[in-house]
Amino acid sequence: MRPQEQQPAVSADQTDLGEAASKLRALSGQLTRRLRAASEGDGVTMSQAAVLSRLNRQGPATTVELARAERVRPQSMGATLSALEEAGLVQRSPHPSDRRQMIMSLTEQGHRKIAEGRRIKESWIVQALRDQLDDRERAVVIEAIELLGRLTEDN
Amino acid sequence: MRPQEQQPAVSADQTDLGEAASKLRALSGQLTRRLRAASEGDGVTMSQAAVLSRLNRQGPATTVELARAERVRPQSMGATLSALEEAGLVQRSPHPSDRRQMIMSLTEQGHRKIAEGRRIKESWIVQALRDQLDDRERAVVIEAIELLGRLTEDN
DNA sequence: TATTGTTATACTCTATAACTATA
DNA sequence: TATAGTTATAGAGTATAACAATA
Repeated sequence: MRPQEQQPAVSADQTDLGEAASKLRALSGQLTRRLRAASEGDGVTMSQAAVLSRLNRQGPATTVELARAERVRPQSMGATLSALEEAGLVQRSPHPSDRRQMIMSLTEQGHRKIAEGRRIKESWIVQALRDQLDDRERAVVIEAIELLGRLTEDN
Repeated sequence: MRPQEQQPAVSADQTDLGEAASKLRALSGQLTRRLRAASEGDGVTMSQAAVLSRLNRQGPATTVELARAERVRPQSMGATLSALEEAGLVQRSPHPSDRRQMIMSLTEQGHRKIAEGRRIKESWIVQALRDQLDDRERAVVIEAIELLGRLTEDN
């Protein structure tokens, strides 16, 4: 916890951007490991959770659509979906007009898993955000998550 | 690009924190894939780059020290270090007083790889930060990277 | 021909378990 | 006994290549 610092954080010239990118890469690896460790034991991996969450947000979708949205190859998404199907969390139904395609959707159990995950997961980061940041810092982090999310969605 | 919004971003109550954590997890996966894709072809993986960067910042260190710092098991760090050694980017020297330990340090080639990486890598994220965010948003993201870095280092 | 999806194969990252050498 | 490191093995995530079915 720190005293409130109301000055503008940093001047964002080119050097800072390279520096920021470098730190972001390191941060990305650290976060991945910490979050994975925090959410292990709930039976779904992070990739699987991302797909469940997306199906929940956006409704049923095909393998190729999900692969594009998550920016992985259809083969990789196929593997993730197979695991989810085997776990009974998603189901595939035939596409009404195109027999090549399969529509993936959440099962009842999949919906329950998402609700459960909302409650249990990410406890490490929630506590860290609450206990180690002051109000202003928390607002900065929350907004940055939105902004970075926008950058990874666009292109 | 957006008009400047000077209002405080969000009030950070418990619900927001869970929401933020959930988004952060999704973001983490997306960033990992994007950054890996952006830096592939330079011959070092993200884990290897993290170790090179740390050795460059903090100087020579043992396997166990590096494992603790990066929050991986010594076995995992050992594998990363073996790959880096085989690539000629780090070297191991005996610890002066404890013959169990090995001191890892950057080779000349390792230093060059880091300098090269600074120039080439992360171009996607640098461009995105520069082109898709305004000054205030950039400052928010840069500060949040620092804050989140602090959270993953502590604990 | 192009698209959707699958199967086969391989590499990276990480983990656990069991071991050796040294302290 | 405890610590530093290695070897063996396994699972998740991802990729490329080759293929079948369908459009």
